[in-house]
Amino acid sequence: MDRPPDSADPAPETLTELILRASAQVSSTLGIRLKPLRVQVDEMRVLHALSAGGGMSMTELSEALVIGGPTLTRMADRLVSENLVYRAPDPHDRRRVRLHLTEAGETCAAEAAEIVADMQQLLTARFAELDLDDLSSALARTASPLQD
Amino acid sequence: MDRPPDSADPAPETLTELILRASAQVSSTLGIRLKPLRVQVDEMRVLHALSAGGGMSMTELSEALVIGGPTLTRMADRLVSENLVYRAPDPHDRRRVRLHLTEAGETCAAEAAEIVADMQQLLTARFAELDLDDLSSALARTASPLQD
DNA sequence: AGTAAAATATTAAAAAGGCAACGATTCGCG
DNA sequence: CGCGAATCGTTGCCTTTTTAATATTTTACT
Repeated sequence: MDRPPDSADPAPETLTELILRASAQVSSTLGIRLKPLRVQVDEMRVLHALSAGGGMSMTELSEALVIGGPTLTRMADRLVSENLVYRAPDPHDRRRVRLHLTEAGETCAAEAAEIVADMQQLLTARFAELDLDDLSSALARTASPLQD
Repeated sequence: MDRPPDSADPAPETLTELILRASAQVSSTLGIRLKPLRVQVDEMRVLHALSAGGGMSMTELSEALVIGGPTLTRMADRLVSENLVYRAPDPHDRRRVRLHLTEAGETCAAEAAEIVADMQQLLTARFAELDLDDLSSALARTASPLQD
């Protein structure tokens, strides 16, 4: 009688912990499924961001994906060496470099998108009792800079 | 007239991307705020998990926090060297090692908990239009192994 | 125009993480 | 009991990320 088996949780979890754990789980599962494509999770995110077209600068990617600058540079190095993206100078600002998908990159992004679509189904099932639009906008707000 | 400024988003974001981004943002912000305590985000998570009392084995921590085994071993090394946790043998299973908070560890966990509580306020504000209980249980489901 | 300050991307060095393999212990089943 | 399989934690090795510093270009202000 100490603990009813499935009722009140012993420790109330913080949203912080839940978000971090959910993210780790998603990342882990996704990593396994992306392995056949020889692409890592963050690499897939870069490819997806670039798939909108037009290319993006490093800082744009850095802010959009919340990934550090040097990390992106190295990641771009790898993606370039695998011929999935290429660097192009920005005509309006010679400091900037714009990243674009190659054809192989577009193919890879499309294949990765299918895996993400599967994950979407899996996730929507878990969030069944919530309004997905509300959830998405709340997550988007959380994904934007948190104060400071 | 090409684009209304603040209405429909140009690309519908997947939950996968939103969760990963939200998590990165939370982690980044939290990391900055934890810096004065000289503790990293995942270290704080370990301290918090241990603060329930009784100690936890490495595999328990690994599964609860979705952190790899070797990573936890090294993290435990660091925390031990900073005198925040100590290792104790499990009397019932000599393979196991149970991690416990030291007094300094409890103090640190308590201070970190305040920072996390601030973050909780910040997050609940962003999730205002959602039922927090529903959200929490959905995130908890997402945080548990996703198929396979 | 000229120059200080900011922005952009990169590099180098250090820290951290992940995979494979390994000893040690326990479990399961004949 | 005994022996093979599974579990637990750790270590070595390599990849990746982070932090600090740098070169280059643009912006802003005088």
